[in-house]
Amino acid sequence: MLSVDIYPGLGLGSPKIGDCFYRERDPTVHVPLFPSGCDTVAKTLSQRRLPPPSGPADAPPEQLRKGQEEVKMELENSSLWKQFSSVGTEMIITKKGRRLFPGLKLKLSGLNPALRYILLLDIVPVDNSRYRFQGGGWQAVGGAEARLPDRVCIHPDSPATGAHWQSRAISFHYAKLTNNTLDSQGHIILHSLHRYQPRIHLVEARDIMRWGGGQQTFVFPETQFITVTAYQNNKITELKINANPFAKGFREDGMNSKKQRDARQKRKIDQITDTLDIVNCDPCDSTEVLPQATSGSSPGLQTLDLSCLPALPAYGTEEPSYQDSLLPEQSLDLGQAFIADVSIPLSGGIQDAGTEVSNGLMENPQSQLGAPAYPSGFPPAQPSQFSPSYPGLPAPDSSDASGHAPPSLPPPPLDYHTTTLSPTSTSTPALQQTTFTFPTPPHSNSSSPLPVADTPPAYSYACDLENAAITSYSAPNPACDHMSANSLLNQPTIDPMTNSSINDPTPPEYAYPHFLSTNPNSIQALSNQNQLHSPSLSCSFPVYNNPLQSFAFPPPMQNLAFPNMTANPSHALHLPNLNHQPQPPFPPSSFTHSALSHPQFQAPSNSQTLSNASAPHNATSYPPVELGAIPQFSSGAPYRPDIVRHHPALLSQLDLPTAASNPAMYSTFSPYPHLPLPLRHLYRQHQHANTQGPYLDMGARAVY
DNA sequence: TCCACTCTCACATTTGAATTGC
DNA sequence: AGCAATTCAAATGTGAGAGTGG
Repeated sequence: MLSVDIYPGLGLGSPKIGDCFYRERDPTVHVPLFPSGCDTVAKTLSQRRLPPPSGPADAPPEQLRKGQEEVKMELENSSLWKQFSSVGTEMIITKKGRRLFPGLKLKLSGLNPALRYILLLDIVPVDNSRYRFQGGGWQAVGGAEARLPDRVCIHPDSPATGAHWQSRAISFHYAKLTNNTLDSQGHIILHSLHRYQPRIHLVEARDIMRWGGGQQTFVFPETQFITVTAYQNNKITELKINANPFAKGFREDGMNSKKQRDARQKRKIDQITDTLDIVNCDPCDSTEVLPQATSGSSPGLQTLDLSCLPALPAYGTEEPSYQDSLLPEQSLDLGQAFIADVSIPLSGGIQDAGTEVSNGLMENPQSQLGAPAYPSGFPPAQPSQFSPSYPGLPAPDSSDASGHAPPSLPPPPLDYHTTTLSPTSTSTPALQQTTFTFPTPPHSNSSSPLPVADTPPAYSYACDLENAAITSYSAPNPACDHMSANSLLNQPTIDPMTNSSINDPTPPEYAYPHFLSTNPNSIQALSNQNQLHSPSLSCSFPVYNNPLQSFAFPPPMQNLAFPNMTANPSHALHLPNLNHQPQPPFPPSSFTHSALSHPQFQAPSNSQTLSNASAPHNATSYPPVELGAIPQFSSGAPYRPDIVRHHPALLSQLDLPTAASNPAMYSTFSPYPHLPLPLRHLYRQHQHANTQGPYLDMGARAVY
């Protein structure tokens, strides 16, 4: 939300619908792709505070093409990723957070060395399915869990100059994945057994100060993975052990290899047996320490007294003494500043991945690196409400309006030829609630003083968003309000670079081992794309009645401050992505702004409906979400102070009467007293873990 | 109650940065 | 100041056991 204002170009969302801006060849020029209606916020901002965007209002595709050709991003360890992907990459997620392995190592080129850029990572669901490892392969077995608010991980070097980014490999190795929905560490929260796609976003840093900045999103399809809490596929385990230095001990020659472990265990058992033997002779006294001759048949031994024995450890367990030596877990330093939570409405938060990839695939032959096609260990991405045009997705079959796809879809291709960039210029303020995260980089050698040297010691961005936002919401472009998703779906996706269709139904030959398309939800999701009704494609923005929002930026990382986020109950929060509405594929390059759907801003409404009330609901597994459906938004739901701290826009929602909730969303949160705002702040100071059960388990730095 | 599936936690090991001592 | 040794935190996969739902 705020970030939409701060990061006007941070669409992170669909380049299809959401591309409101794109990069011009001249990086100093920011040209709104869809200048009028959808970007009323931008326009207002520009008028009020920010420099007006320069350049033509309706730049021809030629310019877009040129602009997009500038920046390139390569996945440096693409081959490793492909190895994993060919088996079916699994990523461990833990409560405390687990790093991505392989990590995302990127190489950027084509940046303006003098300009500053922000690099972000987010991870979005590929489809709407939950998976299970059965029969040696991954099967879609049901519908996905309710999508969690996105968290965006900002590279700690950000903002840094183009020269900085280009001078070294960029790594997001510090980014961690967690399944802890209450995570306070700023890790990226994912559901287990779901399939995800990392994305990298490049934003011009100075665009924080002005609307219309360029943003490009890069997706590498080989980095898709399925989250697990324990590895399912032995091949993946082997690959990880062999590739990850930290797992070196588990290699064949390692001290933690199976052989060694078995040997250790055997030794332990032997030791226990020996101990027992000794104890059988002298249970209480060490004959070594206290050698004494005792009466009895066994010299130096006393009568067996089992009560003197420590509890016999179970097979394979450690001695109690070892347990005692364990240190208590470190408490979390909640005061860390590395989490900068910005509630970002990201529309079409994930819908763009496929098109981007497709774009890159189809239009960038030189990016194919000559790599042969190889099979992915994944089942094909199920048609997703999130990513209807994700690579590998079968093109929406308009003929199948019944909502039932064949149970065994031929595995769509996932062409890893597109190992490189698929730059897309996106600026759509997406409506997926997103959190920005500044993870603590562990001595990142990329966190050099370089960005510091040519950047101020601290970045502070401020803009007057109050009236701007209101104005922009109150004056949507009617022409932008609604658009038939179906019409979009029925349009061939046009490669903006070539004006050729990138929805070429002829997929490269690809083998998808072990895939059984059995997920009715996926099928449903597929069918949803073909619904005749036309869900509104939202471009709405939340509004805060805050006169000033400051944004303190790293280096290396700072908190984002959101003072004076006074509630303005009159502005409903629109989070269409929480509806998981399918979004149409990337529109043709000739797609005009006027065709964009842009829901009207809903003035004060009791319904607090997150979705565009006027938008027809598609028959997905994600019904429209009302504020009350999400505990964070619900007055009856737990008050999460940090939500407020970091997502001040929610304040207003918290104080509003709660609409009927949708238990499907975040149903795990327990109720929380509805406190008046001031009390909430007080409560935030003193709330204590364990007082609210698992909800406050993490000591309270909720970051949604 | 049983069972299958999933998750959590403690564990042993490795790595690498930070600290200490010379 | 520079180097080597040590310390310590963080990372890894493993496997037992707990939790959950049918």
